[in-house]
Amino acid sequence: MTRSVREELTSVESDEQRELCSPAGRETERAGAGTEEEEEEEEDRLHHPEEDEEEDDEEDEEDEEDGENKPKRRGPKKKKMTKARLQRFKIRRMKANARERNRMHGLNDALESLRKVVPCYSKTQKLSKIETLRLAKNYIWALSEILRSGKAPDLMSFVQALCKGLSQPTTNLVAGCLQLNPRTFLPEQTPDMPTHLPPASAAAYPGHFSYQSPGLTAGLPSPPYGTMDPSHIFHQVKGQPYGSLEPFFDGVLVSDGPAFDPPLSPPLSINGNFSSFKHEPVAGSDFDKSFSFSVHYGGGGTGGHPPIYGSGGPNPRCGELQVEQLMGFDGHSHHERLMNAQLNAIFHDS
DNA sequence: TAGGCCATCTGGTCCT
DNA sequence: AGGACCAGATGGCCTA
Repeated sequence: MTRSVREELTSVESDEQRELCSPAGRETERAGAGTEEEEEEEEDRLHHPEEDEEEDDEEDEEDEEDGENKPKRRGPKKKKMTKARLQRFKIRRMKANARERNRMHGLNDALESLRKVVPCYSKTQKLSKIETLRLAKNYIWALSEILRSGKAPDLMSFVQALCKGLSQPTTNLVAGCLQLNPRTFLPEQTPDMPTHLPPASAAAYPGHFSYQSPGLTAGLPSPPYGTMDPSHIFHQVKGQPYGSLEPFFDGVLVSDGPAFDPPLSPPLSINGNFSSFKHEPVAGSDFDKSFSFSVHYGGGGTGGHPPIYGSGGPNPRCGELQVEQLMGFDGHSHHERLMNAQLNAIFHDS
């Protein structure tokens, strides 16, 4: 767009911006404005039917004159903005703007539904777009890895997988949402703590993980997107297994390259709200440090809908997926429910 | 006040 | 030609 056109449009744009202040009234206002403009344009054409042609002729003459003195301009001729053309342009632009707005709203709606199916959904403290996408990617990968291996990962591994590449605030949020309560979680972990937690992180308990990003320590801008080393949350000792997510951490911790490009399986809508619960300890079993899936919709770990399963106690039904309870929930397909059931079966059969 | 996040506008490109 | 998609620019809002 030429500068002159932009300047001419400025006044119109500011009017448009004012109209757009109320999202609800956007479409109607826009439609109304468009109609008015079209009428105006039509009127203009009726009153000056020859205007466009005249202007074009003038322009051609100008071009010829220019051609004598200056090198010919390449590309399409720049046509003068007659009043009618300007009006048409404005209408086209406004239509395009409205379409673009709608498109972005659709995109945001989709992102919002994604927020609701990853851990840590909260209406009050929304994850940013980028964090939502990163968390979703990690979540999908972690769950698919569980399905692939058929083994329950230890909680640490799972949280690490979820938090990979997330900023510190989001990492804290995820940890909090996963209900990592040290009082119920750490006692079982105590013997392992020295190998899992660096002193700083151990001191940071209870509450949230204290994650110092490599980017921050290096004086780089926060957040440390894509550069997080999980060992900043939990110290990984060589040879220490990561449970079923071990392949994930093999890639993350050993490889120097961008190792996180796992194959993706169909997304699961289950929210992995990992409430640590007392389980009959089985020597050598992954379940020593295991957890139950509690399914929550919309409310997340920070409130809202109560989890279907209690978060603790040797409740015989704890961790058992009550599929019938899910049936009434709209927005989640039969396939997803099957996956949920599968997932829980894995956790209780392994 | 700087930086992060977001919504919107805009022009370019590709596709139908 | 018109719509979808994309990326850059811009300005507003919020928070540390």
